[in-house]
Amino acid sequence: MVLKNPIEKLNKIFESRIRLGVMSVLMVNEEVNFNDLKQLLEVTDGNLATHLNVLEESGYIKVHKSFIGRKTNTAYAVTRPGEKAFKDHLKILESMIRNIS
Amino acid sequence: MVLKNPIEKLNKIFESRIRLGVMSVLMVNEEVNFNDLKQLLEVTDGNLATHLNVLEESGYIKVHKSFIGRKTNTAYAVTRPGEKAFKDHLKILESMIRNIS
DNA sequence: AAAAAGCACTTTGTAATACAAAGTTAATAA
DNA sequence: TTATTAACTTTGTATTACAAAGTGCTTTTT
Repeated sequence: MVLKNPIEKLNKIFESRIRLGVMSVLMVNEEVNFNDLKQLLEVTDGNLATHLNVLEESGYIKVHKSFIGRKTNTAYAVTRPGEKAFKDHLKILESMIRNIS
Repeated sequence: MVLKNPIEKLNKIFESRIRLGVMSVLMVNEEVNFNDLKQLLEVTDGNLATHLNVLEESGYIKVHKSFIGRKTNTAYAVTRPGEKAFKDHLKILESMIRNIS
């Protein structure tokens, strides 16, 4: 058997269901704010915050704080490296899928 | 925003990189033995054993112990429910990918 | 025949991760 | 003024991942 390790290239950051969800939402929406993400993914705010932190610290998303009127709004968006990393990850998954079906 | 939660249907069992790897290997090979899996996925034997246990206990793979000569051989294969569960999981991933690209 | 090595684990221990819940601060609505 | 919302941080617990060592049996090497 001389197959290659099929998992070595999968990005550990995207192993988490929640972070995968965040990325997939942010890939199709320019900007999404904290609360919308929270309701969309059905997670507690503390939990979401920590996952967002992981994504931010790895440079895959960026935060954009602004005011809507005098109220603060926190919106998240993917960065260029985040887009690349996520697409790369999906490519690996895709090739696994293609192998199988 | 009335999008659906994109992650609720993802199978928790397949969140692990290693279990994902095991499944993807077993989907394209009738049977793979312990040692081949271990070398293919580059994991320690203890770690592999526990992940295989999780997959077996959830009914997604089955074990086939036999003798090659007088030496024991432990081979793993996907079960029918395992095949279905994995394909379902991949379908969700696929739809996420399709949404994005 | 004795020693070393391989297979397929189990056990043990540690470190990382996930998560909920409660607390926080500042603003806004009732 | 009280209550509520947003977006967190902190705290604590439970789960998970993983490596490493130990086990019992077999095979290979010397």
